[in-house]
Amino acid sequence: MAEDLFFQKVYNVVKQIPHGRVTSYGAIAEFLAARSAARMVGWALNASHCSAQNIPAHRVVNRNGQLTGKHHFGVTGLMQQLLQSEGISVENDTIKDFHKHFWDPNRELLR
DNA sequence: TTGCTGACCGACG
DNA sequence: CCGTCGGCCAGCA
Repeated sequence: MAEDLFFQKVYNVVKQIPHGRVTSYGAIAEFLAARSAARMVGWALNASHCSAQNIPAHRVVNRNGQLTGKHHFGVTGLMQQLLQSEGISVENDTIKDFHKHFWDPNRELLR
């Protein structure tokens, strides 16, 4: 364990996201006992991009289900493409039935 | 060392 | 309804 680093915790949660499932920055932040720390979650994912680990950051979106971080994937449309590849309907950079694909770490991982 | 910014969220006016 | 602000932590100039 020893997740002294904030991003290490984020990676741990994001990597546990099931296939075809999505979550929000706030949910992860809340899982880290810091609801308002959602900003750092996105920032941690940004670092994950540089990390050698496979972080499915495309499964992480904002509360609105919008692919706010799609621009950070390097290629426009890649994030949407990946989500659709997992069976998630995405349109206009927004996930359809977001709550239906929503995966809450606090509810699935039990704190 | 200080200060700003950041893939957000919720509250306030 | 929409614009603005505060908050959390860590990296960078």
